[in-house]
Amino acid sequence: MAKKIYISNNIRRLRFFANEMTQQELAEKAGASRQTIIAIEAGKYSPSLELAFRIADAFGVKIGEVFDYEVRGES
Amino acid sequence: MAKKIYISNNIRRLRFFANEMTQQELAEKAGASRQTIIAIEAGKYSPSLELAFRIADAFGVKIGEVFDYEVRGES
DNA sequence: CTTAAATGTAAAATTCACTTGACATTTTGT
DNA sequence: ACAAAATGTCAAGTGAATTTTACATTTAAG
Repeated sequence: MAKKIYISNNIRRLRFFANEMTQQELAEKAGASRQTIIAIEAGKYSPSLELAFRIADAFGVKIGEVFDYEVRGES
Repeated sequence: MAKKIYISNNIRRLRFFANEMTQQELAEKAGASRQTIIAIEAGKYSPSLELAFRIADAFGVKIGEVFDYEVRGES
């Protein structure tokens, strides 16, 4: 049984607490395009592990503080 | 300046401590193919964030206990 | 030694993260 | 109201992660 996972993120919140860091700024700090940040923040898709680490690094927090996951459906 | 990241993992160790869990078993628990596990464990590429979470979940640990990252080169 | 299980490697195909570019909408400041 | 900045959306293209299949090598057990 596939054990599907749902990933959510706190990017909006973290940007807010980081002195309202702009998506553009975050994109530059994390080394990604602005569109990528928008899509991830909006939950359209989840990033690669590498980009996830770079985003966490941009905020100076651990990866678990940026992304949460939830397991639904079980064996 | 690009801020490159290097990702490493503890999958071998975790499999060992998890009663020598087989790559096949881990693949099934994490919902991935055996080859994917082999490639990730060997560091050939890093997984998606989703698979990273599923692997951590298979071991019952946090994602940071499976994958480490290191920042090299800086501004 | 022989067999089976576990691990590794390689190639082709598919999916999806990510980029670039361009334009639309919303928000903020003056 | 106007301009500028921030945010959002769409589409096409590239590249990397993942799968499938198939075979080779190593390890463990009888």
